[in-house]
Amino acid sequence: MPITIVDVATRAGVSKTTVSRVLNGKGEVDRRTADRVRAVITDLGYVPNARAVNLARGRTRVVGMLVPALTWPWMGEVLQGAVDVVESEAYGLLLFTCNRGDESMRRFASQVSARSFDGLLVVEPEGTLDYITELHRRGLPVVLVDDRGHQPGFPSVRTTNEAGARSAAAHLLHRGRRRPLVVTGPRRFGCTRERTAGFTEAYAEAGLPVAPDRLVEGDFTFECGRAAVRRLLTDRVDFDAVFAHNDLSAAGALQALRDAGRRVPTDVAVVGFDDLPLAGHTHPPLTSVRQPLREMGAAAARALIGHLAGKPLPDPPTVIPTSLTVRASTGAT
Amino acid sequence: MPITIVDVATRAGVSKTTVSRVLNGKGEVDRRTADRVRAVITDLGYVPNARAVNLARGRTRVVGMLVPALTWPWMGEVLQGAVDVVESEAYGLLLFTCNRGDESMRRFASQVSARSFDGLLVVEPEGTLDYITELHRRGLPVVLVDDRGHQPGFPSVRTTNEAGARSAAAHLLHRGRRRPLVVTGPRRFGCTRERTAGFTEAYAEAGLPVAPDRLVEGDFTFECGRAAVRRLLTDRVDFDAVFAHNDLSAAGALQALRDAGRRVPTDVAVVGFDDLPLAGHTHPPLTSVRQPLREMGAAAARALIGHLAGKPLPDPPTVIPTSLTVRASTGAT
DNA sequence: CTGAAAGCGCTTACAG
DNA sequence: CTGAAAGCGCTTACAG
Repeated sequence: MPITIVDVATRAGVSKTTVSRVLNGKGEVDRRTADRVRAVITDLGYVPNARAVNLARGRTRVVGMLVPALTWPWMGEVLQGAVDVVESEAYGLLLFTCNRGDESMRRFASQVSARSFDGLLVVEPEGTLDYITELHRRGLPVVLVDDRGHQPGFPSVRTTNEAGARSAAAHLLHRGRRRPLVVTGPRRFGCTRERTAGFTEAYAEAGLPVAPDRLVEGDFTFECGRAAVRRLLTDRVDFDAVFAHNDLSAAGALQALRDAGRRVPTDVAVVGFDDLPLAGHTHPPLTSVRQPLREMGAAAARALIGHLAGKPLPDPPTVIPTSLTVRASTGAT
Repeated sequence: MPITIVDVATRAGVSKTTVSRVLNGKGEVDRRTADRVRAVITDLGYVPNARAVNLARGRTRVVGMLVPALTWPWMGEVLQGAVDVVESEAYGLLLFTCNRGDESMRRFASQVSARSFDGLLVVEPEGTLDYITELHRRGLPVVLVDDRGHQPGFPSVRTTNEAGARSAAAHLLHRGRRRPLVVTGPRRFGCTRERTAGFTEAYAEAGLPVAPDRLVEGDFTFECGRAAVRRLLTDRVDFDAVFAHNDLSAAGALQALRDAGRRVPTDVAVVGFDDLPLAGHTHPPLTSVRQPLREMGAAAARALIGHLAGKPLPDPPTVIPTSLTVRASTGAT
């Protein structure tokens, strides 16, 4: 039913080869022949079958993308950045998650083996780095959007976790805050260590080392931020600022402060990390270190597709800097 | 380099046909032959090339999914529901957005023509319903996740906007709220009309018709909720409840109430719609009509894949009911 | 139970 | 400038 290259060839009175040539602009074709073929193509509304083209060419013009879950608040930004680039390069994006655990990874692995895509974009599902590394070693082009500070042995795109945390510290110091509380992410993540290091070093350099009991390990949830602040208030630990490793836990901190009757930012200034839309809607709006999520997704896609087109991959990780978005939670007017 | 069916056939001393048969479990094959072939397959780690299989079979085993944008707060849930089903059925999901406008739609259209996927899941980008309808008319299997109350001329999955709004009204009435304010979505959306109808009818039936000046058209943003409440307070309109057509505008309403010194829920009870994670993190936590977003995505994927497997599509839209999540903004303890 | 051959819809040397 | 033929890696009648 759908029309094929044979239909076009027959109607135009030429061979498939010639049709293919005008389709791909390869080789010399007589002007008049080419015009005739083109006329038939538009006339019939012919579009080459992607599967057939790809089989013949030995590639799919599809990139796979593997992410841990689609419901995380910042995943949409990364995805959108990647999709925008993939689309504009006329590639397709095949999406995988490992939401269903091992079963998901098995399905994913089978698609890898079946060569369903030419290259892979990945926001690493926890615990799969070795597997991804192996895929890369076996020849699958891979670019990682490194949200965890892994710095893996293959191309990746990351942000300046350390410098971002430093900028938060500098901002709080500038506002005269001398006793910050830090609510971190899980300690096993590189990004947590980087953000902690950047922040504490900046304070130490200002002659105000952050005592260990002011570093509370969290897990990036609203609840962990709330619980940490509540507990330290109960313990009568004195602090005039909170630096949370993401916006969600910062929002939790804001709530605990409000519940305890502390004024933000007068009594306690609060800074988050990510700068998601929610940062603009907290009460008061949250100062936050902006992660360039969409840009990271886009940069990873660009690097991968460039590589598929023959360009070398950047060897050191691509680094896209954070920036500080100042809002009322640290005293912006 | 990658090994093919020919490698397996040669090594096992049989024809490609036989290998194909044991691969697909079709036709009779001698036990011992089959075992030998299977041994070679695992030995070589052979996996059939998906493109080749699909070309030979005339289908892709991929479904396309078109969404307006990936950064909307509820899109991740719909996507996750769809991806879970698609993966478990061993299909692939090719993702498209129209984030880049006409150019995006052109790219998408070319993938449709190139038969890059067997069927389409769509959360309709505004203004593309006619185009999608045309695709469906031309024979592309399509299932719509109908978030706008379109009730289109092809299979779709929707929720109970009207009943959901009614449940919000019933809940507020039960709490003794007699003068509600409604912050709606854009009037051109069917879902806005349905939610408005359900809510106002329930109040009218209770002998408390909602006056037109208490129906404020919004646009689903935080700001519209805030602005609406602020303006009505300035105008000294008297109200003891707010029903917002989504959680974001409800959060904006909460903020305006707090800024004006109104207590929630004592002075004003607030109900949102969607029941996104943010509803649990507002101050106070927000009572909300839960949209079964993930279930909607999953149901749409199930219907589509079932159809591709030969099952008939459900003719009337699949309807997945809302439910009411009660939190402190209406007085839960 | 098994295989040779044609076919899926293209591309690409190779020959003219 | 153009075409016949082989090939991409499978599946599927058809024949035995």
